[in-house]
Amino acid sequence: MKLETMNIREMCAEFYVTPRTLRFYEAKELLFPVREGQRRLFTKRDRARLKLILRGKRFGFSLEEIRQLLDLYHMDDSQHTQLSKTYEFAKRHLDTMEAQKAELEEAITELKEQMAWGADRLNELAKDTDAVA
Amino acid sequence: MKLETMNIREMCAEFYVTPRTLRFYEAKELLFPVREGQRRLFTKRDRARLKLILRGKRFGFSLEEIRQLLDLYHMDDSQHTQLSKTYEFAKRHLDTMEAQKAELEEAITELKEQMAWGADRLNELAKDTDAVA
DNA sequence: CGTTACGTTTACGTTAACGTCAGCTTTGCT
DNA sequence: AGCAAAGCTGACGTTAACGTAAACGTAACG
Repeated sequence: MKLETMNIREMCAEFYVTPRTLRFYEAKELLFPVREGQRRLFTKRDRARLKLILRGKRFGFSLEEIRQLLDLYHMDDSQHTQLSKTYEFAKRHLDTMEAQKAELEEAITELKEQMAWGADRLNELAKDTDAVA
Repeated sequence: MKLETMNIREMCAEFYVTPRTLRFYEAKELLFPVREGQRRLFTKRDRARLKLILRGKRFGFSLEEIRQLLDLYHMDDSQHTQLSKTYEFAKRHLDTMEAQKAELEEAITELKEQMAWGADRLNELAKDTDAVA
């Protein structure tokens, strides 16, 4: 069970990112790979964080917003200090996500309606073509 | 019923954007305000498009992706030409939105769990404080 | 008729999130 | 020992999406 860590190539392969991206995230303090000499070794914790980072990005959050949220996911019992602040931040984040979900559902509904309209046009078009043929 | 159009200030007020943003969107062919002399007049159609643009942005889509989608929403009966292409594009977009919705629901669930954990820590902390007092 | 307010164009500046390239180590073969 | 592959550290380049400032037009108001 010594497979706790991964090198940079393995990380890139698993998450479809470039080495540059991983180094960039480390510089921005989103990831904290340990060092073996000068090489980076990414831990299970880094993988969990990266997964959350990429998900956050897909929802349109900035890296800075994501960085703050990661604190909640990786806060251990030893650092309550900022817990209540982090908790409030997370609550606001949760609210925006639920608002986003509601909007997303609305957008999906509307798009489906538009597509139904488009499908009708396409059917008419097919009929006309038949008539001519 | 002559209130069909709005000037740039009114648009900015209604949608909380800057004039620069509206001009930028016009340059990128996302909006097509008519001209009264050199001044821009935004139509009902521009307002509908802008609403969709801002929504798209909140979901993390680029302006270019949004521009392509707008075609579906504002295609009239006179231009079937690209309809089928646009339809396919919209279908792919719909798929990504539904995937996004699923992921969002997962993220919400996870965040709620984390927050429950955080709430427990805060409660413990409160107890300790009581004990000391 | 001057100036104030609102709008315009043109163009350079800015920030986020990386891409890319050069030059230097370290490690793994042979 | 030699050498290529993999990794590292700067450092400069790039793209999207605007911000900001300069210089100009014009319409209404006192």
